[in-house]
Amino acid sequence: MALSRAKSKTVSNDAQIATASKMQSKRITIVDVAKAAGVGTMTVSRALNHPDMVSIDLRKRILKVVEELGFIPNRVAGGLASGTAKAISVIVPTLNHPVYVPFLEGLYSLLPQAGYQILLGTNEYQLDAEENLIATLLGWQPDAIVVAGVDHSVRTRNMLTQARVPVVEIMDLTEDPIDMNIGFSHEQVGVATANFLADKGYKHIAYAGMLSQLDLRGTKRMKSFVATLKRRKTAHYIVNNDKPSSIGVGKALMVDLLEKHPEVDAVFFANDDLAAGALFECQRRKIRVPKDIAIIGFNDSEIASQVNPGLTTVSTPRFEMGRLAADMLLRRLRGTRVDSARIDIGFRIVEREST
Amino acid sequence: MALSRAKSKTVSNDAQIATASKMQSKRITIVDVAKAAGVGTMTVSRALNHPDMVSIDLRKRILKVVEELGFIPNRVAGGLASGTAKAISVIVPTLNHPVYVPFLEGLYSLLPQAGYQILLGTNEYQLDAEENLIATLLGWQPDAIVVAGVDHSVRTRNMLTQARVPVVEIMDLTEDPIDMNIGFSHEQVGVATANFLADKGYKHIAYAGMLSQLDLRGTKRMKSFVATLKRRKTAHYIVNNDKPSSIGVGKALMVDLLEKHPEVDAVFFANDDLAAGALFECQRRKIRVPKDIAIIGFNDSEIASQVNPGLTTVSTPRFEMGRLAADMLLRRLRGTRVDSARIDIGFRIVEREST
DNA sequence: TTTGTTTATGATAGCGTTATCACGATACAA
DNA sequence: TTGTATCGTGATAACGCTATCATAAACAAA
Repeated sequence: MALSRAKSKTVSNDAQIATASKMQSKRITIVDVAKAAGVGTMTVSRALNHPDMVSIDLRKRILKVVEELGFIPNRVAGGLASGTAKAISVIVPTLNHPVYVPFLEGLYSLLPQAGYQILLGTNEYQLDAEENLIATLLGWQPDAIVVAGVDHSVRTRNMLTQARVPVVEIMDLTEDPIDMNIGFSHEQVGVATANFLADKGYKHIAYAGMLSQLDLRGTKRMKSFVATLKRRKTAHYIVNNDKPSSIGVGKALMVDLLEKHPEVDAVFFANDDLAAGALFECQRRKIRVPKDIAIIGFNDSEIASQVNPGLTTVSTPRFEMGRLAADMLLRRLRGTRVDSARIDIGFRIVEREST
Repeated sequence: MALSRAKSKTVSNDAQIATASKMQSKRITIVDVAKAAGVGTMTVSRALNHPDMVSIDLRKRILKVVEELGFIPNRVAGGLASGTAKAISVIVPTLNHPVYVPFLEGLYSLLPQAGYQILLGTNEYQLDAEENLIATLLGWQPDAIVVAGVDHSVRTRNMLTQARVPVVEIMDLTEDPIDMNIGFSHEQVGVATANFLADKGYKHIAYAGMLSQLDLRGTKRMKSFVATLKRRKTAHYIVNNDKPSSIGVGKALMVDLLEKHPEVDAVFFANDDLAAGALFECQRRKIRVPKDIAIIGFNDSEIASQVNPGLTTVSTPRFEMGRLAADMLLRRLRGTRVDSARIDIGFRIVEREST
């Protein structure tokens, strides 16, 4: 660094157009392009970013030089100068859970082609880690922020508010969004699934999943699920396992449940992987699903539709959530006023053979 | 933008320390912190980035002010000034395939805590899209680049070489890496699986997956798989489906295979999702696995170990690949010479009940 | 004591872009 | 014809930070 600076000072004063290609150590900048094309840097910048502001023939000449020199604009410098880095920060709990991937795909389906780089961070379910993460991500001066969940620490909320950029909270719904909010009500899911199972005549109904901070939204579902069953005076149970969700943990939950509450006749799992693991365990034990035990999952992941019997589950539009979030942001960033700041994207119980 | 600049020119000449907190519209910069702490900007910068270069009490005072003002350093400006943005560009084919997620987790397990932001891009299997993607990603002046696969267009390869930053190619092995290379030989996988099945006595062996550009590495496995069977004079078949890999596609492949080649007695699938889908289809049709048909998958995803019967598969250390890539890069970026530029991380056939 | 050596801090000059303003050239209206 | 608007282009000054060098202070050695 020191070297290159000193060098550029003493060696290349001006009229060093030809030299640029020889001394490969120096990065090609907009100045090199401008010199080679015999124009000012602003014209190059315009040719690249606002093509219609430059006359056609000049534009062509510049683009040719850009191509020849292999010039790649430095976005970091551009970001500093323009005050917009063309980046969007995204925070999800983890990549280790299949739920967030379709959501990210939704974002990736629109944002990059609109010129925005996604800066992805995972908080691994630690709300305190989220603060540092957000600080880091804000340091990149993003044009917008997308964050999974609506429950944040006070500091996090403050940072997000003071960042003065559009914020979208997704995956959950709140009365009091920071800015924009796209999701569905996990409380309503709990009510709906409880009623669904109770209406079918099941009498001993369990919730199985991870509780506590590790699955804030699952816990919300569990609470309203249990509350609804209580109201309907139906026997209810809870089994919990705080390991990262997986098919294997689903199996463990089922083993646990059968041991503690052999009378159970229906289970609502926190997600489809858990439900599938439980189903596989039932198959191993020759427990018939749904005759002996009914199983309902959550998310409508692919696995739910493919196992035998197919898993009844709650369909949640994750890809669409991502896409919608991206779409809202892009409109907002283009200056269009976005009408609805809070969108309930809903959910749907998909009934298959497991209930 | 125009506004804020004009304002800062006319309104705040100097000695405006108190004003900063009042006019909330202005972002807090290192200058504000320096003024408030009564030091120079360099000292603030040092207190934040090289704490041991600043005396203890001064450091404390500065950090207190930073905290009070809620100052978040602008990484874009810092990146421009220092020439290192503290970012690492990563290119994977897609997020839609479970293989790449553990690899990303491996990267995320080391890079962010070392202060590097991951810039993730997906090329959706289009090698021509990769060129633009790389150009975009290089524009961020990353400190390193990680790219899945070893087969690139000439232009891509040139850009990668000329970027003059460490490059790691992963997921595959090549004799001629751009820089560093971590992976395993897909050709060897094909040979090993073919021998494995033939040694077990299967006589009619198929490969099922997507071919062509869409699964370059799968195609490599297929080729050596078929070549090995040919050498051993074993009957072999290929079925192909170029839709994005999923459990459902596995089912379709199985349907297709049974129709075209009912005599088949063993199948090597391009990945475990496909294999699981095929297994489910067999269950539906009451075809016994492995008695009627043996199935072997690829990747050792969780689903392989959890279905009944458990799927024989090829274990590939994806998380480790990511972690190792991150580790190599970090060492290289710290200036340590990295000895081996090409690491064969190997694979392992995991035998379960499906063969 | 004087001199040399470290250590802590600050002033300054960029880093590579882009927003802004100014300017000359052309087109159009009066 | 003269004046006014429009268009295309370039000079310049930021953007917010950090590398570098200079300087002051503290310390060690002579």
